[in-house]
Amino acid sequence: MLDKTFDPQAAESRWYDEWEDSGAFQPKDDPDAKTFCIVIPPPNVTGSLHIGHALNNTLQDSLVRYQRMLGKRVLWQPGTDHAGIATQMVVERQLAAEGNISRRDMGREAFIERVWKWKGQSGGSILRQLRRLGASCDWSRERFTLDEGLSAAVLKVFVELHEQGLIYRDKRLVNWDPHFQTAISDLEVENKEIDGHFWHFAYPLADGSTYEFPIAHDEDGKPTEWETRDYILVATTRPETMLGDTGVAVHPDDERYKDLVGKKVRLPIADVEIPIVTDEHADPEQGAGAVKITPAHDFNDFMVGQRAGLASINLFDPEARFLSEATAEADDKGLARIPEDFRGLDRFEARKKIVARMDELGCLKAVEDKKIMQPFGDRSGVVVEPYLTDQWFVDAETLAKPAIEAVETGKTKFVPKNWEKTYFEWMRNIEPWCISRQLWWGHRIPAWYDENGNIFVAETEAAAQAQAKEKHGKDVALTQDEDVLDTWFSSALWPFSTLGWPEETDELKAFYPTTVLITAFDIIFFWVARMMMQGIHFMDGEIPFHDVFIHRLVVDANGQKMSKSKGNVTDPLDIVDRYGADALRFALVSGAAQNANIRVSEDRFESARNFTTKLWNAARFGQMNGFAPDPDFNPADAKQAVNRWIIGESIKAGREVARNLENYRFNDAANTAYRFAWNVYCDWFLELAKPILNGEDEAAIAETRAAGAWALDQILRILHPFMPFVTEELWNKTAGEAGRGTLLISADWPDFGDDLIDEAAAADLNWLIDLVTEIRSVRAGLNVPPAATAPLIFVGADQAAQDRAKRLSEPLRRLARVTELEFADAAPEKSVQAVVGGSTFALRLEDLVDLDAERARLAKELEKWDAEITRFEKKLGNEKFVANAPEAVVAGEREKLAEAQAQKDKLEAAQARLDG
RNA sequence: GGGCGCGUAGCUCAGUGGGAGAGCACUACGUUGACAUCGUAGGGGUCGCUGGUUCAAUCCCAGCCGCGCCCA
Repeated sequence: MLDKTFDPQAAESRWYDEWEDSGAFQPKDDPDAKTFCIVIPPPNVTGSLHIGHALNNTLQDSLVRYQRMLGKRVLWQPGTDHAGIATQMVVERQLAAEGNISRRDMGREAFIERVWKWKGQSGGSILRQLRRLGASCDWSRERFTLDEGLSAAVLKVFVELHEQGLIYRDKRLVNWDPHFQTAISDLEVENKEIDGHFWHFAYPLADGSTYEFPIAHDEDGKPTEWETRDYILVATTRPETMLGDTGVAVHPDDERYKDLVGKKVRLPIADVEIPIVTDEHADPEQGAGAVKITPAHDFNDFMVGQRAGLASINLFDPEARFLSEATAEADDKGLARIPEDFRGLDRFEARKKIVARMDELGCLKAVEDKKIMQPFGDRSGVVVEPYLTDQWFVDAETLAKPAIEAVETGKTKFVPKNWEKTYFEWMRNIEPWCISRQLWWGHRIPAWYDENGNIFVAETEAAAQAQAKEKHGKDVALTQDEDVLDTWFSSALWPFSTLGWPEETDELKAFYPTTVLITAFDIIFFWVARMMMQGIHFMDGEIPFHDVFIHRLVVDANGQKMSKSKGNVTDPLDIVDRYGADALRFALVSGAAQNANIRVSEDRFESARNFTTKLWNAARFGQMNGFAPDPDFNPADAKQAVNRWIIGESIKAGREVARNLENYRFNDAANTAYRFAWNVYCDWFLELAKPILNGEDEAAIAETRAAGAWALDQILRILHPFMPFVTEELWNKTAGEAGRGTLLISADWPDFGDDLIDEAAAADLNWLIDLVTEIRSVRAGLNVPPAATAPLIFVGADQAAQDRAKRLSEPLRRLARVTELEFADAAPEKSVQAVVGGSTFALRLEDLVDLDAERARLAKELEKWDAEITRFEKKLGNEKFVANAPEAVVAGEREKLAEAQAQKDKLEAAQARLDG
């Protein structure tokens, strides 16, 4: 006998191990079976499971389990990425905490060894946590982006792209993280609005000349007042960069400065002359319309500088301090502009001193408060600095073209489709991708330099040496590039590198292109776009996945994004501990509507947990009543209407769940299964089965036991993708003597023909359900004591109705608390009447009836139907409607009107009868 | 500023060119019952606002208002 409630704790680890030991997580060994493949979005090796992972992986697991039950050869490929910055950060912090030497003192090799040691001990704990969710990944194939095979793939890709001219080295402005002292990509920069200032500086004209500048305007915008100026006013949010200015730009159409273009201003403090140029970038509306140009420290200015031929002068060292000495990287021009007492100052300190000095010089004209967008490193949290350095770049624009086309032509589909726009928007405006990082943890760039700075790119040092020898005619000393690649560079290869590429493995042939990628929208740029580019490029134009399903975020009960600082984080493992993994999964999946964030709250987890209990108790009831799977039971041979009905309903529910899953409508799939299990099987079937089970018809009892068990089996199957543990537990505990022969995880998805759907039985049962519901409603409306019973009289029922009533008399009597069924031409005295489907029935409740309450009830009913009738009549009275609407619609309305009319007539008759 | 999305019951969300739905919450009643982690019944909505298209609009179109996210 089943316990009173399900104990998730005990069941979860037991079944997870059984599943894994059974080999169910691995693709089945059947080369003829259709394949289904998902690669996991690899979590950071440093990561720990948060609710977003829980959602993402539950969705994947639900699909994977469903597809497995369909009999496909299913691979869910798991693994982690090495998370360059994050991992290095973790280990450096550890070193610091232990009071150990820094990584630089330690040296590259020793440091990397240390990181590997950390990875071995505590890396990838997130994958262990995924198991607690029930994730049925093929762990035997677990991969890590720094694995040998994946690293070989990275080298090959780098070298080939370089040969094709799609990877190149260039000196460009990059986003520089002064904390980690590395370049980062645009996507790793978080722009935040902060309170800043707008400083207005006067740069004096170099030749000492003056001009008239308008300071007041009339309604038409014509100047009415002027002042004489011997300077040009520029405004900046970053005063410390002024020493690097190499020009001042005004808009080409700006009349105010027309005569100044081509002249020079004297840059205060630095005391150098810089030209006044024109550029569209200058906004006449902003400040006084002139803008200082610092090509080495601002992305817009860099482009202006290129257009106007202005020099780029770097002021900072890698820690974002003013230069204090000449370096190989920064030329001396920057240093020369920095006064002695400013050298070596941190950028924020430098800002204060520059402003103060400008004030002393009389060049600070105004300071405004201003909201400004400031870039922060998403890992370090420090202000990111645009910085001019030599880096490696991918020509993303070229690689993006076929990746855009693949989505345009529908080879790869986004679900929901709207995300295509986001993808296109980014891909069509893509910038060169900076892939080098000044870190140690990662794939070291396979480029070597000779002492003249010639570059040799090759998969191995030996090959690079050979290239060098060919060039120089002799062996020369080479040094390898110190930098590593962006982690996303290797993640971009994930869909094929994990399958063994560049080897031509069986897995690659079988599973590439993968079926679907499931991820959150914030990762479309980072990862989806890059996988598309690399996959198509290296897999002979073949896309990495057919579908991309984008799910929304998990947010708290108030719709707020979860964050540690807000303290509104839900820990998925805490939920698993308290409610069970199935409840967590079900709450997430059933809330995963497309285009809506998934709100989670204690209520939802509770309600999902209650559902597992309900399911459990339904099975328990079955067990107590002798339900057991019967190998000889043929659903087609069922005789009882109730059984024929529940068999048909099971099949319909299974099909609907499947259809929803195929369309990534996870919430609809889960809720369909929920409603079938609870509101159909438990609420009606089991209730309807009770009179049969308590009766004396042995054949009917045996059939109902078998059919009830059969339908429960279908419920377990269709719920398994969402709630694997409780369904597996029940599958095994309800196995009966015959046993199951297979775990539920490996069982078949329900697949039955239409011949098992008996519409006549469905009509019977729907009639019964309507009737019972109406009787209950009438009784409740009249405050009839629940325990009271009464005879039910069918008024003026035809033969078919009488037959049906007799056929279903047992369940009707039990569910509606009816003592006996009678047939009559008119409702008897002291009875309550109601109309269902155009037929009148009466309950002879004798003195239990409050006649006034009954009058009120009937009047209210009538009112409702009158309103309906008015609406239909109005519609049908509209000639244009009758003329223009499709015939079927008009006929439908006529039918509805007739039904409503019949209902009303019967109710009026009932009313008349009541008043005698 | 550009893009995307949302606005339907107290809350969270489905939904469809032709009779407004679910879950939760709420109210009343209920322990013969597998289940009180439950059952039965009930109340509750001018489908954001304003126009347009249409015989017919919550749904399609335009504008507006409000909210959220992404990008600049």
